[in-house]
This record gives sequence, C-alpha cells and structure tokens, in this order.
Amino acid sequence: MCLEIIEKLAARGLKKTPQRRMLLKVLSQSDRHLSAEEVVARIKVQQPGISVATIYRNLNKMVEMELVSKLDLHDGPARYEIYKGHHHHLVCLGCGVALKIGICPLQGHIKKIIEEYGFRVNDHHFEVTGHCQKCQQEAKTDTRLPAI
Amino acid sequence: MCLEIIEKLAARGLKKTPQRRMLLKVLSQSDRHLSAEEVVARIKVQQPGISVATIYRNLNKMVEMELVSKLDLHDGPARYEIYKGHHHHLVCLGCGVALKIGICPLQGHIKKIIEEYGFRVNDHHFEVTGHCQKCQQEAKTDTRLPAI
DNA sequence: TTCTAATTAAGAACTATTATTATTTAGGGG
DNA sequence: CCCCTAAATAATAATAGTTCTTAATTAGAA
Repeated sequence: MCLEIIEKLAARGLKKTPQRRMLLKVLSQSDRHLSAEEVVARIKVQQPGISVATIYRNLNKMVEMELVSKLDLHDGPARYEIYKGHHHHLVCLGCGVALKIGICPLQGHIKKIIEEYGFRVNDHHFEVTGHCQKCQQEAKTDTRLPAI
Repeated sequence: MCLEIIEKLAARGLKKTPQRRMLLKVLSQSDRHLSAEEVVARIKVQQPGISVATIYRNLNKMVEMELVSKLDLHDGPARYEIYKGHHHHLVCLGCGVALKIGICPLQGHIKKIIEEYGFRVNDHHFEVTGHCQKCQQEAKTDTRLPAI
C-alpha cells in the first residue's frame, strides 16, 4: 500500500528516506485521521529520533502532491490521512470521527452560480460538524450526571 | 447602523463601552472583512490605548451573539464583518475580496444525504478560493515580469 | 567509492490567539 | 449626584500549532 506511494515520491525526484517510509506506513495503518503529533508518537516507538519538523515538512509536501489529504477544522491541530480521492466529511464533535460523504457541493447548481460570477475556482472546503448516530444514542442513554 | 447593534449588546446585559462602540463603528464603516489587527490599527487613530486582547475578546463575544461573522481560511488571521445573515464566500487569492454567494450547500440534496447518515448537524463551513473576474483580467494584461 | 544536493534533528522563532492580573469603569441603587 | 460592584479594560505573559534555521547526515547518481 505505502510501497506504491513511496514509489510515486521517487518518481517525482524525492528520496526514499526511512522517515518518509515510516510516515506513510503509520498513516496507512490507521483507520482514522491522525494529527502530526500522533504520527510522531507512533513513529517514535521504532525510531525515537524522529523530529516533528520532518513530519510537518513531509506532510505538507505529500498534501501538495495529493498523496495525503489534510482535514483542518481550526479547533485543534490539522489531521491527515492517505489520499483516497476527493471527498468531504461529517465530523463528530462527540467521538471525533470523520465520516466521508460521497458528494461535493462544487458539483451541480452551486457550480453554475459560481461560474455566473466569472470566478475561477482554485480550491474549496466543505466540512460539517455535529453528532454521529452513535454519539446521539449515547447522549440519550447516558446516566452520568452532567459535568456542570 | 452600529447604534442598533450596541443596543442589542445592552439588551443582553453587556456594557456599552467606548471600545465596543469603536469596534462596531470600524467594522460597519468597512466595505470588506477586517482582521483583528486591522480593527486595532483603525481604532488606534482615535483611541491609541486600545488593546488587541479587548478586540479579540469582543469579536468572539459578538460572533457568538451573531452580531459579527467570522471568516477563517487558515492562511493568515481570521477576518470579521458585521453579521448580515448566513452566507458563504468566494475568496479571491489575488485581491483578497470575499464575494458573498446567495446559496448554501446545506440546503437541497446534500442535506438529505446527511440526514440519511443519521447525523445531527451542528455547524458547517463552505468556502471557495480562486480568482475573481477582475484579477483574472489583470493577470492577462499584466506586462510586468514575473517576480521569480 | 565519491560526491553533492536533498534531507534530517534539534530547537529557536513565529503567528494568531487566549489567559492572567491589576486597574479602571459603566451604570444601577440609594 | 455619588457610591458601589460586577464587568470590562490594558498590558503583557503564555499558549498552540506550525515553520524556519543551521549544522550534520544521507540517498543515490556518477
């Protein structure tokens, strides 16, 4: 999985360093988005000398190359995952999960409206926050006292 | 204009301070979004002792109260304007202008899809970056050498 | 194997924002 | 009108997340 990606890096003239291998391995082994710090923590298990700057530098590079995608909600740190095509998220404020949705607002009639403005689109962000089904259930059945 | 808003503050138990008056005056006199620092700079002309912390504190409070709206693209600082209803923007990377668009992706069929997930929406963000008509024109007719 | 540009680790610096604290003030009650 | 007190302020320290700097290391081409 990350073997193909590391080859893409090489194909674009970047070196195959152990740090980059580990970064991709950690991301591809996770079932959810990870922050830069989380990536660092996981790499440190096997490679204690890893530096945060290296991770940030490479994450940025890989986002640029569309090998990694970045989810930034401006609350805590940005979170990253292996790029798996363009998509948007429903982000749960309870458990933090980012559910992919298979639809993009830049298709359909919003696109037309933007074109009517004569605007040339470069990029866009669409993220929805709220509560997933599971966290809504838990809130209902939660017998703990509120934390005041 | 800002007189009505300052009354809304008072109605909710907040004091009518000269700092708040100036903040609202500066925002309502601007024809575009302003960053906190820009607001401070403009207030300093008449009230040199103004503190950034005061501006941030009050901007947050007013955003909460839906008297001011915040646009945060996570490149530079967040930008603020007097609240004029819910809307989204086309943000020009050339001149920085934020064009309002009269449409929201949370209406229509995207809403249905989100409901199908059983997700309870709390908030959402939709911003489009690119180049406005004017900046596209200028790029075409620009005879300056590229800045290398 | 050698060479060199790319990459790294370490930590300083930076930016935008929030927290702290001592001082000041708005505005209600007497 | 003056006093009182909670609210608000100025000044500045602190914070979080990320980027920059620099000297040392390394991947991989020749």
